[in-house]
Amino acid sequence: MSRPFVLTTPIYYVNGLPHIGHTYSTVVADTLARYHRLAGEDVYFQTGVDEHGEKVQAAADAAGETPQAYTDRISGQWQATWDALNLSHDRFFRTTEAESKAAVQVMAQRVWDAGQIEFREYEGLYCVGCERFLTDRDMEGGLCKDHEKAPEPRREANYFFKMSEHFSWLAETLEENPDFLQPTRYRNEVLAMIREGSGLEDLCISRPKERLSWGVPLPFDEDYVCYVWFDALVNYLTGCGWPNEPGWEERWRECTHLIGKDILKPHGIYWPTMLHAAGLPLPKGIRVHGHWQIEDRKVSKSLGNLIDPLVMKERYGFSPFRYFMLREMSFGLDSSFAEDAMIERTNAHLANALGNLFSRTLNMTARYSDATVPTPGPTGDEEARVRQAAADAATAVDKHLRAFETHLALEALFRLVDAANRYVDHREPWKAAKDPEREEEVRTTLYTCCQALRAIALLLAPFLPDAAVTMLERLGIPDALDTVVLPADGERWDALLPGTPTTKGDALFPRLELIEDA
RNA sequence: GGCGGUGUAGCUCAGCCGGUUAGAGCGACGGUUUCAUAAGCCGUAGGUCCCCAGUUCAAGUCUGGGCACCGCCA
Repeated sequence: MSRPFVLTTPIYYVNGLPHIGHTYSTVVADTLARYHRLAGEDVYFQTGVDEHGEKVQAAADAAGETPQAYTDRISGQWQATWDALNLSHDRFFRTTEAESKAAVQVMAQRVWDAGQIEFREYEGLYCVGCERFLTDRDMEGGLCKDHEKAPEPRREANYFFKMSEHFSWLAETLEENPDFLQPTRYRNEVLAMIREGSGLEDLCISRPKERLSWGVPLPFDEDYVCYVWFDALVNYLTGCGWPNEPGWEERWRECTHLIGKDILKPHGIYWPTMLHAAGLPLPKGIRVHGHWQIEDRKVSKSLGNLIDPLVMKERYGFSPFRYFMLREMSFGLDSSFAEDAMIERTNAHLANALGNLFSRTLNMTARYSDATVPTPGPTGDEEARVRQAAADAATAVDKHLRAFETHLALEALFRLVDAANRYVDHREPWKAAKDPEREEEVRTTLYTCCQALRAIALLLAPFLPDAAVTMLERLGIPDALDTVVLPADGERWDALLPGTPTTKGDALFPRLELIEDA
């Protein structure tokens, strides 16, 4: 049994459709999952949707649908989007599935049995229009921001998870396991939140059914449903097979959660303390990425500046968008998305550097070697340098991807592309080809270029799977990905055999021009 | 208001424990080549390392203060 690699994306809330933020999370996870598969690991990659709660119920009411019909429709669109983008998740998790609801109830029961849930009555300011209690943030001048009416004091009783009892344990755990929550900045942020208390208390985990029926009933009180995170977070555990499937714990201990910084608190605090209260082990770790700004403004629906991945795909193909996201964002930090920047960068890297290398190599192979991988003659220092560049790229891609640093991995990979371009220029096979006495030298040069392209295609496969497959097909080894083991095979020079037929084909990455909004 | 982060070439960013003339990619500019997607390759461009003060033989790199932006909390 090979080593398990388990990766989850956030469980996206279905009150809207995927935009660049969701797409980024899922694409990074997809890239990691693809890499680890190529490394021969036993990968389980899960994404999914969170379908319960007030907003879904409200949206369904507004649409004149039942919540189930509404979420079937919206969740279907999420699934269809990921399918259209060729993402390779092993499971699309829905919190309305029977398995999920059952698991949530087991979890709630466990925490209840452990004496970690308490029934409490409290008073708050309730807005009838919103059908919920308001926080300071929801009000302005004592009025509900949405309804511009004064909320009324109301008493309600709910179940609370005694989260604060676990804060010192959590702080210790984070201190002792610095790798659990990374990058460090976010670990520090969580520690700060716990340390100063800062309003973090016990967590309300229920809603009375009369007020919210769209949820999972609490097993110990049928008049209440689970609320928000206590329902949603369990998906990660359920996806690993908990509580009934044999082997769930092995998978769980290798599970990494990839999240955006907006949901740091639920994942960095709620979730570990819930698991601890339930007597369950922690997953392997949490990795936090930053946010995309759109032309330096914040992504928000009200600004109408969400980037729809399907629109990007339609305009430019998905590869440039995917490449830009993976290459531009330093993992953990915020980045800015702009269509013109995407075009500029992908033209430089994909069209000019890689696409052109591919094109010139296959063209010369067709012209000077009868469209087959040539038999090389003796090799020298220059060939050795290209081969070393491939080995270096394979090592670097492995190292950086295991740290989730897709931008550094791609940077390293493109150093190989650059090395190959320099190599061709220096060897000048188009000149050598005019001299019959240098025929062997031409064969050696083109052979080296073909091997380099094979290495590039293999290492590119996690990042741009479609392009990699096209490259391998044209290099005459369409099934290469089925047997490869990275990073070791990235530097193999004997897997693409002389005599293998190659195909020139159209531009791998056509140069792009900005398409203005209508 | 509290806590934290960020502020380095036009743009995006590297710069670990303080130490030779501050780096990379992209863009720009010049040169060169023709196998190739008007692509490639070579070279150049000189930015008060946000500001002020301090510690030190020596500070983007440490300390204090200030400014700007961002995040979390209130």
